[in-house]
Amino acid sequence: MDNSQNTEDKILAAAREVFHKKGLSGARMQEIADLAGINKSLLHYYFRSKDALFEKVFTETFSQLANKMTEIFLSEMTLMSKIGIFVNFYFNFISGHSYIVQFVINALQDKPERIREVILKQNVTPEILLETIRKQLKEEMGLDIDPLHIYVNILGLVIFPVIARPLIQSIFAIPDERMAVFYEQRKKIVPTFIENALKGYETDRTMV
Amino acid sequence: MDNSQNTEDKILAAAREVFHKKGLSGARMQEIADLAGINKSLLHYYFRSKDALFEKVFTETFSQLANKMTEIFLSEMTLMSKIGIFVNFYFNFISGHSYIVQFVINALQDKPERIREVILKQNVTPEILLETIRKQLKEEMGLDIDPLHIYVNILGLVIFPVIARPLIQSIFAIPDERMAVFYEQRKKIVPTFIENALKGYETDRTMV
DNA sequence: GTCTATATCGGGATAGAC
DNA sequence: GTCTATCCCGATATAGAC
Repeated sequence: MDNSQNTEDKILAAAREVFHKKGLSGARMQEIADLAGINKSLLHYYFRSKDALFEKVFTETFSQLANKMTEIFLSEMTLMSKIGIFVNFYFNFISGHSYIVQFVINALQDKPERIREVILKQNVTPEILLETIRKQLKEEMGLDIDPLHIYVNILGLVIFPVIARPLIQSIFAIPDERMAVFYEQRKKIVPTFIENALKGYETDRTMV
Repeated sequence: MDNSQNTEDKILAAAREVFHKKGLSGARMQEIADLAGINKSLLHYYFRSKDALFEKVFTETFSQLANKMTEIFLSEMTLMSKIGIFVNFYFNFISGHSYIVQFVINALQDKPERIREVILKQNVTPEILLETIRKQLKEEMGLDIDPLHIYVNILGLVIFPVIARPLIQSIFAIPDERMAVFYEQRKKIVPTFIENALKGYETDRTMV
């Protein structure tokens, strides 16, 4: 840990790492203190309790993730460009932060109320996001489709392979090197898959 | 808890429920004992330790899930029929067991070796599964596509919306009733989405 | 602000009576 | 096989010196 940082930041950096990997109940205050290179009791001096520290980390992480997920879709581009950039960006981002999506999902599974406090003071505007996608589906591709389903499809195609990595890798006995290739391939495959699917609606119109 | 069951089964049923929801570190032996309606020390009498009990539950659950995932794809049907049935079946199954996929993913994230012991003595045959899908893609749709990507796509479109339910529901402020509708819709939307995507490859052939 | 020492408690595990 | 009582450690949290 860098000594130039102040103690509070060192604690937060360490707490992030440990909580992201092990969750609330799996994390140990001692481990966080060791990783931060400080004394255990300082954790309480700065953040009062384990729970308080966890909520701090969760809020931070969720905001970061939510912003990353929306900013691309709110920019000025065609929908297909957005999808291409999002998928690409996301696989890159995730490879350096492989635990954080699952961390957020688990934290919310454990206690859904956590999101309430965060969502309000956030520049996450879900309605605008969906409305933007709906408009682009209509104007650029002539499709009247529920944008939520499309958005969830995109997320599923990107996020699932990342959080299920150990599952996929063990079941199909894929070595690390081939797994890296697999993710690299998905940067092209996923946008193509989505584009094909959406184009399919244009010819065959039997949709919700 | 039903008193007609023997103690071992009562414990296993309770352990399943608690571990599925809270994971290894989040679960309490006392909670399992209470739910089973028996004394805490009996847990150790029957299963020696918390870890041993957890591994037992994990093995059981993983096998069940793996079998459910493969049996449909190894049956005798067209690929598109399989996909339709799989998606339908899966959303139904999951609604009654909403925690188990995430339980498995978390357990493997936490300790990937867990799978080794299980996978061997299993009638899960991943190579055969992929080979079957590859053959059907080729013969029924004329596609030379890596079947792993397609399989992962299917799983992602089905599993992600289920495990990310609290995330999706809170972000987009979706009430429970509308969420039930959302899953109901996906039974049709997902197979259509996949079919469209695959058909897209037939005309535009620029694939890995 | 940072440390050492300690309080306190919860939870996994075991001993032993019945 | 099932229970009560208890051990014992690990982990959160606090007191208090520096």
